[in-house]
Amino acid sequence: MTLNLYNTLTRRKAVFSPLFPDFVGLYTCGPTVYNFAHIGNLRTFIFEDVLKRVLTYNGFAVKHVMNITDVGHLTGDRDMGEDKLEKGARREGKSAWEIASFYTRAFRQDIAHLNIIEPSVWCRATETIADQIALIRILEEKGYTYRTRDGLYFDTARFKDYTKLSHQNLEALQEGARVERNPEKRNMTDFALWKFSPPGVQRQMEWDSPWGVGFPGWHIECSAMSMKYLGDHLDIHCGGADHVDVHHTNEIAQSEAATGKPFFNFWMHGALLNIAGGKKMAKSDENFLTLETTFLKKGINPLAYRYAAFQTHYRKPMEYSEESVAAAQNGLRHLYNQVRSLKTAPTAAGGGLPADFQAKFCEAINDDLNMPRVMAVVQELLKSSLSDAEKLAGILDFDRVLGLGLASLDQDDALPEALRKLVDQREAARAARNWALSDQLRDEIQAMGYVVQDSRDGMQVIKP
RNA sequence: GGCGGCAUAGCCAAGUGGUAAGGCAGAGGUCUGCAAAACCUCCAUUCACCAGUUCGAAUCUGGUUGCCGCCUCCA
Repeated sequence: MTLNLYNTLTRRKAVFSPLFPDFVGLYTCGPTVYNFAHIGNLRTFIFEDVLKRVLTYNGFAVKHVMNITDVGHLTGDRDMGEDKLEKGARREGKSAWEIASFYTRAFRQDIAHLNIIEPSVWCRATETIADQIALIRILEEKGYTYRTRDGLYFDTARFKDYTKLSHQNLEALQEGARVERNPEKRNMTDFALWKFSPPGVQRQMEWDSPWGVGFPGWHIECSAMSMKYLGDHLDIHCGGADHVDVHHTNEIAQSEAATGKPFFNFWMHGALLNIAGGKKMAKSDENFLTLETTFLKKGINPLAYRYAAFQTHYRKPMEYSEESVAAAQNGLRHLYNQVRSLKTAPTAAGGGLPADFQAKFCEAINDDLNMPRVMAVVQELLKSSLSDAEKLAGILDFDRVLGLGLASLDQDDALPEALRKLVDQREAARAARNWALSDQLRDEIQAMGYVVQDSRDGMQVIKP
């Protein structure tokens, strides 16, 4: 079975084969930690998690590197404006370093809530400054750089395939249509490799360099870190679709200029999340919804968001609304109930994997991670005439990719002591056909946040 | 202005030449002391619109309309 993935470089699906047999080097652009991640950001991380799980399911060993951008992103014009970390620090009255560490922790909690597997390597931009400087020196020696009053820039005119990822028509781009121009740049697409600290300003985050005190441009970190941990020529690089035209285009330019080798073979991009009304969610637009405000605070299982993300293919914009959350929440609860009853079925043990459904499942995941189709296969499996044992074996196997926590779905064995007592009392009341008492106990149990489900095989108490 | 993408039932959405997956919501039913859960059945003669190609089109071509993204930071 071959794995087909869509490659932004070629704009088509192609059979994926790694540079080394059975091993995949995966680099995914991580968060900029000056604020919480919003659920649009998290959609991309869910997509990347699915990719990693699918690679693993296909038998590849995956080395996954994710960066934490804790310096260097500017608020204004490309390479002009204010550093977001420093701005966030002023907003919250903390140091830039405190801001970075606080939001890094918050991000790791978010991905844990979404059952996203942590990368093999986390790396911080601020911990790899020396590597970034070394890479810039190579570019300087090879003559790709020039100096302006505010920094050291990469001359994109000297890199021949600059638009190979974005496929843009450079003549037609309109610099200054929306923002102020930087008159010292030779080409409008040129970007900063190193920015000088503004004269007379002591930044919280600044380093010495061969060109002067300052901080790295925001593209160089990904090149330096991916090469440091994965080598010069790598397999898959992922990120959000909004990175195609600028960030990833510049990464390719500077990396390939430095090494003379192709950078990554596959570039994959997750489409953005739109909030109802069709607008994208943007961190800089203060309109963002976080996992905390949208799910956790309302008592909604955050995995409902993971489930929701599976309803839309990763390359299509996803519509987000209260209604779609409710749909996902109901869908997930339904799935959990089905899996619970499979687990408690007397015939649940010892089932083999249903080969035909597994084949359909593989076909769907290996067709460019077609999760909507995977979810249809799941439903077909549950509705099929297979035995409970086979259904359970199948769905638990699929959950290696789904990551919806189906294996750890337990019934009432972990109930608090007080609850256990109520449940036993209610069982006794029902046996005595004392319906009034039984119903009253059911209300008390529900008040504790649990749901009682009577069935022929006995009562089940679950936490919804 | 340039480049790119999208338009499928009340909502979300798969499907890229062979006659519309799946989920949510909704309707009816089975089971049950009741409820919940589960299960069964039903729910687009039709894929934004108009032409064209084809034996055959949601799927290909041309045009129209609408929406979105990138060209500022952004997942």
